[in-house]
Amino acid sequence: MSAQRSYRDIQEEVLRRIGSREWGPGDLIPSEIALAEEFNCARATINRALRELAEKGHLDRKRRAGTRVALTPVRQAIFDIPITRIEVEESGRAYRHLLLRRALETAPAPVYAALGLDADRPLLHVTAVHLADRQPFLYEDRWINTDAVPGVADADFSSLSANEWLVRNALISRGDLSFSAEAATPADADALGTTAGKPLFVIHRTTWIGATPVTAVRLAHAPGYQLTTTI
Amino acid sequence: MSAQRSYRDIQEEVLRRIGSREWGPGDLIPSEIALAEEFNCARATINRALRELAEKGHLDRKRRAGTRVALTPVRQAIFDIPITRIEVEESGRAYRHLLLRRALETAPAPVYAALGLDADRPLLHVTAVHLADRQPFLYEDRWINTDAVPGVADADFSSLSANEWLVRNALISRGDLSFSAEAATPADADALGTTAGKPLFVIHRTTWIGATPVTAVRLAHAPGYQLTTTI
DNA sequence: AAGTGGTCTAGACCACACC
DNA sequence: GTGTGGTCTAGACCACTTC
Repeated sequence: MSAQRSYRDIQEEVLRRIGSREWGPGDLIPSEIALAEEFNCARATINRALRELAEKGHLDRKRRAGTRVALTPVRQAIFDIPITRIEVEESGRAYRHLLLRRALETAPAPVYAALGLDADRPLLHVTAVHLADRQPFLYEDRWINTDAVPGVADADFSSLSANEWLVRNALISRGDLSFSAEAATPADADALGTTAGKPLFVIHRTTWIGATPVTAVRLAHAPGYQLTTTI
Repeated sequence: MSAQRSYRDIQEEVLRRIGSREWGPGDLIPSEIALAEEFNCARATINRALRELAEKGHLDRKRRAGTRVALTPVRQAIFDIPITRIEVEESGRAYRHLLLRRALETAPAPVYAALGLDADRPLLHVTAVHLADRQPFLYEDRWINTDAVPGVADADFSSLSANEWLVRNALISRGDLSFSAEAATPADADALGTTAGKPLFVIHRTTWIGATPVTAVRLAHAPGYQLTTTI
């Protein structure tokens, strides 16, 4: 092996050896130094190739213990979570949103639990429908901790949606996400122009800035919505 | 600025400057060489810090044009896609699976379309129910291209599920995924012990090895299933 | 032509885990 | 102690894009 190889070539070759069972699941593979000699390249190049494969779940690496082929090749799916307006516009449809409600009020107990806040504190409650080509696309039911983001108490979400306002004005550091299928509630059905009981694709999201809870939101998508990605 | 900083310190500082609007959305930030001087480190260290932030969606980088703060900070969610057995066992429940059907037959047209295969070729049809603590957890309806993986035509999926067999024996290089909410079909209801029409969390997945389609599968989860992650 | 990021090199020191 | 991966350096050349 005399030709020099780039880190991508090395990744390809490593994946080929894993795929062909030359290196089977759980096997120890040669050290970075050995591979650098084999591929006639610098150790840093091998390091980058293997480090990235480990991040993707193909390899397990430990100091001193060496690099092993992952026992269960965990496949990872990466979703972009765009602003709803962008998501609609990128699908080639016209975006509009309707603010339904904006009021400071006491939230249901699960909202306080998700945010880790005391139940005696009123939260800003915002509900809105996002439209794609005048058809209901998404029903958003959001609770905002007004202490978390300066200016949010004064924000009027009629022109800029709460979704977009928060993305632009709060640098979220952490969030919990859950995806599920739920039967449309009467409120969902009303907002989305469908009937109660219909299966809806629902996302629950709670976000923080550092240790401060910012917002808890339930996003109910119109029937037929699909979230797609590639691995 | 005389103390040396690691690439993680640099990432923290860059994120801080973005968060504080010192570098606003769309702004050009200093070049790698300039930052290397400011942080008193090698250009390679700056490169790694910025490259990783760009991969995460915080920055946009282009040769000659420089590095800019991303206009819309795309948040990404990463899901692990484990083998179903592992997913159940990690939730602390006992896993079992029941093979319902295993036959070479002609598939519905959408399956051929998803795989990009001619409709005259019979495919291996496998259906199974995965159980968690004896309760139905997932109903799997799978079509397999027997030409794609050596040995799959002879594999008996009664002890090792098709799901697990394929993960262990086929090194998937690419896959399409879609998540949606669907009303339970009579077959879903029967397999999952629920009633038709119930909202189910459904995953459609199609996978390839290189350019060769391997399998198309529909995974219908029992009512109440949630897919969760953190960003 | 020139300036940016993309990658590679050869060498070094360190942190960690196992001995 | 010892060997592994984790990281950093100083320098180099290249690829791409804009001028």
